[in-house]
Amino acid sequence: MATRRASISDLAKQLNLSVSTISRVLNNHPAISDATKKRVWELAKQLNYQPNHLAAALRKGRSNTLGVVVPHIDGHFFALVLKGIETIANLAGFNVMICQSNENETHEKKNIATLLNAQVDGILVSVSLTTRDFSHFEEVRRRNIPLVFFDRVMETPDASAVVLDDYQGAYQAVSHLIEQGCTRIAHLGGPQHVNICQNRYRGYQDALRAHGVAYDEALVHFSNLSMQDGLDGMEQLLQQAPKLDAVFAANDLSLVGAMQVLKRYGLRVPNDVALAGFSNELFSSLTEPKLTSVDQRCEEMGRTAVHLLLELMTQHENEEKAVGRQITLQPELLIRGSSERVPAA
Amino acid sequence: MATRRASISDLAKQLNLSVSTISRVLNNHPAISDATKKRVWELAKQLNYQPNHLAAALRKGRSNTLGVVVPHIDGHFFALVLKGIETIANLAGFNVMICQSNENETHEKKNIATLLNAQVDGILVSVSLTTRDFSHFEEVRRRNIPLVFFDRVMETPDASAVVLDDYQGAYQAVSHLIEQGCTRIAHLGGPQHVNICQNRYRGYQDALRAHGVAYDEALVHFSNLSMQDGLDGMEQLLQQAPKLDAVFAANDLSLVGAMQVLKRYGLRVPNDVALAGFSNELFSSLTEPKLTSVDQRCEEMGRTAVHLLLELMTQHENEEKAVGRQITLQPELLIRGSSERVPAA
DNA sequence: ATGATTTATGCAAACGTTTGCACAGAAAAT
DNA sequence: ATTTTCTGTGCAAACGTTTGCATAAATCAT
Repeated sequence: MATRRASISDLAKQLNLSVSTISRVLNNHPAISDATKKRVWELAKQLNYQPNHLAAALRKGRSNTLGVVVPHIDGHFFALVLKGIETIANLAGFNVMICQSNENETHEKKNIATLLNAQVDGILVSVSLTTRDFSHFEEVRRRNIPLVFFDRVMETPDASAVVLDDYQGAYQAVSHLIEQGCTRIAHLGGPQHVNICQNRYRGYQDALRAHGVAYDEALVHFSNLSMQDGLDGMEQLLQQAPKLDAVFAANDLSLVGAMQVLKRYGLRVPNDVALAGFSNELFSSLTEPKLTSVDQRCEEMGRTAVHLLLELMTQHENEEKAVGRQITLQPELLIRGSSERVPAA
Repeated sequence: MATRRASISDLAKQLNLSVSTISRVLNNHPAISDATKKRVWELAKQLNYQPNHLAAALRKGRSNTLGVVVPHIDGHFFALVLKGIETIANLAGFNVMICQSNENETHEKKNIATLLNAQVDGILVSVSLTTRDFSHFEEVRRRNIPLVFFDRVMETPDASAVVLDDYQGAYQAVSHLIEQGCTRIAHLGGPQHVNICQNRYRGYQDALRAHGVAYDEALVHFSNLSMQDGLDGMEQLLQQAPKLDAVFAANDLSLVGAMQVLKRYGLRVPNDVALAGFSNELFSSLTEPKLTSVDQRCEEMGRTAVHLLLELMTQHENEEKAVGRQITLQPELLIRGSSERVPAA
């Protein structure tokens, strides 16, 4: 019953050929006569031959597998990035192995070790928030395994990475609010030691400045951007600056909280207060009204990251010295009900 | 520079031992003297020896990898299941390879082929909605690779699977609505050729009957459960049965749509119309009020599926004939604002 | 002291490929 | 007719492990 799978040497025996010839046929090696090619393929089909990837991998020193480390697999953003990664990787004939760090440095180190052990041919990483020591990535470099960071990157000039232009996203969102006639625009910002949050804050400031709108400290509130933070933050902003006419939040989740507070105060969205957020979550188009938000091009980020990785891998094959390359994706502002004011008739 | 990784035979040479001895040390084989054990481990550490999984896999015929096929990787449900799968698999020393079928039969067949090629030791599958032909799973069985279905299963007595008790979930939700004093309970149902939707519908019916509440066809509306479907369905239900006092939806997404319609009609949730949904999406607790919903135990489903798979795998090792085993998870009703009526003071 | 058992190690084959090199025969060039 | 160049194929080593069997040394029982 437990009949072993057909191997290359089974084919060889049955056809009175050498294993090397069979191997060459299966790999489309040029120097093989059409006659034998046909014979081999036919028998292969007949015996339902399936190549043993492991053996090939061992011999060639490449596993045809890509490794990915993400902080977590759930949540809209990473799920979509992973989808992009998977799609392109498979298209290029690679399998994908996914690990979660759970935002934990130790876990992340383990993940990297796992992937190295599995002999992946390349690695994609989005760094955990708690990671302070980056020695595990050094080990990857030492082993000469191509690596690409995405979204959450290790800041080194020689590392390759693909990130989103958070600054531009914020700039556009705030500019849009100004174009809607808003002048007292509040900001729900994230922790400023986090790169992306800082960039969004800067984008906010510069957009104001560029349009000659005064910056007012009373209009800014920083937090960790949970929904509760949005609720609390909005309350506080309304105390500090009752006349605000718009809110730009560094994420959509906190904005949902903020919107609930506004409704409770009887303020109408978007006509009294216009709203724009960041990250275009799934729920962002389920609220009433739908939230204007900066889309992070998640899937494209995944696709781009794989493309870059594949590029590094071929460079690496050709022994070219791979210099770090950074790609910055331009976000897309999705204008929806929460900010679109119908011009007064 | 490109210094090859230390192999088992490097260790052997440097210590004047045979490769077999080294191998045995590294695998904690009992019959090795403590002295040599120590010597080997020390050098291993010093040379930063990393075992070559591929070689071991080839020799042992097992890859230490589990394969998963899901309809898609984004979306709350599968993301959480995957998290559960990953967690337990890693704990048990297995890597996980994830494939998406994109709800496409052809793609699913390719996924299975990929996983078989990668020589995974076991497979977890949630079947695509469009799959009609199940021959690819036959191939898995023929190859003697343990397989466990989860959530979306192939209906065969000898297949192992872990599913949610949708019937019970619906029954509980509707019973809860009745306990809140509702008697005209509408149902937004899904396509009845889909197993789970049918079970939810049955649970709805039986809960009514069990509590002596009359079933009324005018209170039932079937669709594909998109948000738009929820909007349209609710409109229609309000026409057909203006006096309804509750809605049980087969998913949360459609319920969000329904709630928006209710608000538009000036009906108050939960006091005029109480709401309960299914699947406990991320956004379900972001609405105003929060949605009562049946939680699907996503992570636990993933964990259970892996446990079952591992069980099958050891049985398989011991040549025991593995008979299909089905596990049914009990859902959990999460009662929130959309259905909890404050008792009239 | 002899044989029986245990303990620790080595030998060598096997897993299923890939690939540099060699080589026979045929075709082409001299 | 001899040499050169192709064309198609085979040989055998290599990738890094694991593992059944053999064996030498040490321990034990008699």
